[in-house]
Amino acid sequence: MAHTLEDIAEKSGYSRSTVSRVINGEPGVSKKARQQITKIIKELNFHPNQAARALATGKINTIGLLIPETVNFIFTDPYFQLLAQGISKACENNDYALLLWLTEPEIERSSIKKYLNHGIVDGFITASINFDEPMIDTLLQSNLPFVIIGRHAYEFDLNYVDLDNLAGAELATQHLVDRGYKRIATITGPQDMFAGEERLTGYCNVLHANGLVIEENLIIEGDFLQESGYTCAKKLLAFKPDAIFAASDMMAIGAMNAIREAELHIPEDIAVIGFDNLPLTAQQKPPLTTIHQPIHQMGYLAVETLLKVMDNPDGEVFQTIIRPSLVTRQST
Amino acid sequence: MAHTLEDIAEKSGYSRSTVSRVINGEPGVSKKARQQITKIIKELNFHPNQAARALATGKINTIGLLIPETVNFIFTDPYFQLLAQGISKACENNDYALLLWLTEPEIERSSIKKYLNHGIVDGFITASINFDEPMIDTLLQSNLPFVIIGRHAYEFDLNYVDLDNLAGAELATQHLVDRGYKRIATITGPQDMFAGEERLTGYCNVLHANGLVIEENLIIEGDFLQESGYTCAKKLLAFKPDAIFAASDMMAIGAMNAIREAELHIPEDIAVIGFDNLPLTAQQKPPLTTIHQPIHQMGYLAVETLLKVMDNPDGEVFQTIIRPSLVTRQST
DNA sequence: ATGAAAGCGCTAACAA
DNA sequence: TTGTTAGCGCTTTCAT
Repeated sequence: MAHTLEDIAEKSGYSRSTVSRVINGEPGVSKKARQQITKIIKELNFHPNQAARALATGKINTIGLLIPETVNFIFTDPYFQLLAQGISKACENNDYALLLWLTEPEIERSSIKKYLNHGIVDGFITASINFDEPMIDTLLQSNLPFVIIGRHAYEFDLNYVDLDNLAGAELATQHLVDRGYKRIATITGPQDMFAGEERLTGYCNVLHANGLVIEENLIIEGDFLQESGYTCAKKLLAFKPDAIFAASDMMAIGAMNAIREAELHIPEDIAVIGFDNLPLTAQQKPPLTTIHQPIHQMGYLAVETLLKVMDNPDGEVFQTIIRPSLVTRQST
Repeated sequence: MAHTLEDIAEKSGYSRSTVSRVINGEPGVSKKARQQITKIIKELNFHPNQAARALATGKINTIGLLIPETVNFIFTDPYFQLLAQGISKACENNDYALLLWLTEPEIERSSIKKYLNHGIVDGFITASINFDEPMIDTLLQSNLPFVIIGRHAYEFDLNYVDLDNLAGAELATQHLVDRGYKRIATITGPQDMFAGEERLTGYCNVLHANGLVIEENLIIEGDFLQESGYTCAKKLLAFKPDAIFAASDMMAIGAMNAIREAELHIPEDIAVIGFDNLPLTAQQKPPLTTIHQPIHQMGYLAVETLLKVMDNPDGEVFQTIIRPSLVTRQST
């Protein structure tokens, strides 16, 4: 077995308590004691047993990351990895461990419940796309603090970190308007998702504000994935748009494929703008103009928010909405 | 706070030990006691405190997943998610929690070391692409049992789960030969990676066995990513291959883009075969023939292997090599 | 500034 | 079949 506090105490000639104080950086320890003990800890490469610590303090220093794996999404979109990176980094910096929960949608509730009540995390973050209300109820019942990445339509007072999708969509559409495009089409996200809805609203707002007609034919609903961008764009082409705002980069990439297949040129014949600023966008031909969503940062922020929530048992609610920005590239 | 064993003991009129036995499904408890206690546990939705349990048993029922995030790779390839899914599923089925460690390559050692010695996992799985030997030494020094997904060139007696890359490449190349292609090119993986090396060897083996010339011009080294498939294919086209074996699906997809850009048809002008059988392959136009690597299953297997290792302290080494299979689609 | 001792919630001998 | 008891390795009062 590994060393224990007792070992360190013995070797240093001090008591367990003093060693504990040193490890936790508590005051009330003589400089000499601190030095000696620190030295021995280093030498023996000692690390306190987390289980014992957790038992004594009631805190386990671990947060959970709950991802209902809606298969297609997770598999095709780099979104999750960026998020995971940000979250992981934040955990590392705050000395928290990160527990990964990938749950299948079907058995969602039971499986989650089990974990939630096991007391193996101090709180959790969830990045789900298609919550239903019972699902949120389940989460609330756990009595664990949690933070949601990406809002939903529900009007609960939940902790969340989210992007300003409305502003992003407006940015994108306004950019197209400013460039002089007149027949601006959009491939939307699913209209039962908050982000999908808001991005469409932003598009409409801007057309309206600029006195452009909102033409039904130029609005078509996708599902955020590449394939749907391709098929939607094929349909749109019949109505001769001069620009397409795709509500996700993956759909924009799909749309670009369709446009190229139709032997049209980007942006001369049709401009394309995406949303998310995935690393892939820069590699497109031509590189894709898009709206920057700082996914990594949102992950990081979610952890920091959760930590705040955890030492704020007075029930304060933390909601952060991040502003996106425009990344101009050669597709517009 | 949540309930404790003691609470259940009190309410049921039995002792802590008996309740503990019931919870752990141990024998030697009367039917009546078991029923009563089970009922109360359900009613109170009691779950034993994991920290206490871990402290008492010395086992924490958690395994770590160590992923050195070589940024480009992780971000572009669905490989990791498939793997994570398989691993997560296996953990769930075996009542283990899964700790996620994404470590930056640079700070690899120190960061890992900290985690490794914290005693917060019973063992870990690592899916790294570019290990160096010092890295492996670090892992070994932790004294934690671990399983590697994907072998490396080192001749250690390590536990691993890997694909038979050689057989896969042979399958792919032979398929092209069987279809009558004569000028078969290959876009290889990085030659400093074991998988990259083996997949090239398999290609050469088959050409050789079929009396075909191995032409330098038809072999070009990529890095498994889509972009490199594209650029490599562009170069290859000058040498008029009638088929291309790409050592990864992502490269195959890149190659297909290059071929289409050259206004050539797949497979009439050039056939393409990939490797991995990512979900994406089926959606290509035309759908991509490829070698099936059961990534999900490998993840699952890795966990099972790790569990075996963990209750086999006699140092038995477990090495599993999985056979790939051919998935024929319209690109060949 | 330091130490003694109790206790966190559980498991696992050992007794009964 | 059941209960008693002694830890697991740490934190945290409370003395000193």
